[in-house]
Parts: sequence; structure tokens; C-alpha cells
Amino acid sequence: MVRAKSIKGNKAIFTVLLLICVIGFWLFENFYTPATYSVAAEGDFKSEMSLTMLPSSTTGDIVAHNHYILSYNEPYEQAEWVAYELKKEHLTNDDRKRPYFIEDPKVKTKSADWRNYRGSGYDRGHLCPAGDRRFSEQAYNETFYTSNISPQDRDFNAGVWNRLEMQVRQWAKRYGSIFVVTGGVLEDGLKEIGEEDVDVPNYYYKIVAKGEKSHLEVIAFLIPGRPSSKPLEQFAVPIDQIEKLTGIDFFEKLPIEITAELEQNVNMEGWRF
DNA sequence: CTGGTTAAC
DNA sequence: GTTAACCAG
Repeated sequence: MVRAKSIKGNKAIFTVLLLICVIGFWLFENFYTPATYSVAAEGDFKSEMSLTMLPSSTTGDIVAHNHYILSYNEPYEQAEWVAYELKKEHLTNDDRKRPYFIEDPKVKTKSADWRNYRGSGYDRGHLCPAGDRRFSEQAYNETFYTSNISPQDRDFNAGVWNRLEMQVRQWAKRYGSIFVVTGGVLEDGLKEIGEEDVDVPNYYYKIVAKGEKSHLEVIAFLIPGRPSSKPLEQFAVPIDQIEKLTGIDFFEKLPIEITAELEQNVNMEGWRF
């Protein structure tokens, strides 16, 4: 009978579709890997320094890569901070091929596409500098996630900001090991670029720490995202000022007795420029 | 070092 | 769309 036959036919088609779904899912699970530079084996965030000195996250979206950690702020389409330890041994001149900027596979909300920056007039400015992570291909490539960049004025990035990054490398070379936290000041009313509305910070900050937990030495910088030929010293500010602007608590895991005075003052002794 | 632009595949 | 070579501050 015609009707029975058609039901049978539908059943067969349904079975085939189901099989395709099952096989497809199996293939996806077993062979699909998202674009990533991550390598499970590498990673050096077991160190006490990194764990005890991480800032607070205003978003809760903390992502740990093998050689730096960040807190992503989705509405601004960039990290609110990026933190990493810079050791003397990290400083190398290894020649590396610049990879493509890709979405950070570990940011659940998806980090901004690099095309937001195209034609915007702004640089894709690294937060964790590529120049600090040249010691391995993995470390270098990791800095090319779009979660690690922020729109920066060309002459700011290649100028005063680059000078600060070079100074930080000098400090690492001189003092052995330092801890760095950096980001743009994310606030209301910022200019936005691209289809995803990536915010353009007006200010960038960088906090550098060295020494033992008990007597930490910290210096903080707040620099407008414009070209400047002023000496870096003139941009030093108390950490408190950056905390008020960003809402981030930079040494929340350390005892208040240690951090209170540390954060209220600018102490440049112990930091040779 | 910090990057962008261009042209060829 | 990707990549390598070249260019600029």
C-alpha cells in the first residue's frame, strides 16, 4: 500500500539523517580544533609571584594563557588588565615570524575580530608586548590574540609607550625578575571603532613590581594615549589613582598592611631609569 | 623595538 | 584570505 510504503520511506530518511548527525558530531569532537596558539604542556604560572599578585577582575572573565593572564572586559572588547612575570632569562632577540592576530579561543564571549582595527587609524597595540615573549614561539604567538590588544595612536605606541616597554625590559635585565600589569583605562564615553565597537582608551597604565612579598617595590605609570617626548618619570602616579579610575584592586591578595602605603605614594627609589 | 602597507599567490 | 617583503617612527 502506498501510505505504508511512504511511512517506511520517511523512517529510512530519518535514520540516515540521524546517522549523519551522529557521525558528524563524532568527527567534530575528534578532529575539529579551533584556531589556537595554546599548548597544554607549556606554562609558568605556578609561580607564587603570579598567583599572589594578580589584580582583581571587575568582570570575572579571567583567562590564563601559558605565559600571561588577562581579564577580559566584553563591553569594551579588550582586556582590562594583562599580567605576567618578566624574567631576565625571558629577554632574547630570537627572530620570529609575526603571526596573524586571531580571536582568543579561551575568551568565552569571543574577543574582537582584528578587522575592527582595519582602517580605523589606530594601531593594534599589544598589552603584553611581543618583545617580552620572544623566548619561545608559543610565548610569542600567544601575544597575538585580539584579547591582548587595544586601539592605540600610532605615535603613542611607537613613541612614549614603546619607551616605557623598553624601560621595563631594562629593569628585568637589571633586577632579574619583575611583575607587570598593564591595560587601558576603560571608562564611559570612549570613542569606538569597528563593527564590534572596540573602545579606544584615553589613558593607558602600567604597574611594575619587584622584590619579595614582604617588602615589595612598586612603580605605576598613567600615560595619555597621545604622542609625548616627556621623560617617563613624569608619568609616575600612585597606584591608588589608577585603582580609582579603573575600579581594579591591584594587590588584593596581599595584606593591607603591605599595600596601603605602597599604593598611596609614588616611590621611585630603586627604579633606575 | 613599535607597527602598517603593498603585492603576489 | 595569507604571506613575505618592504617602509616608517
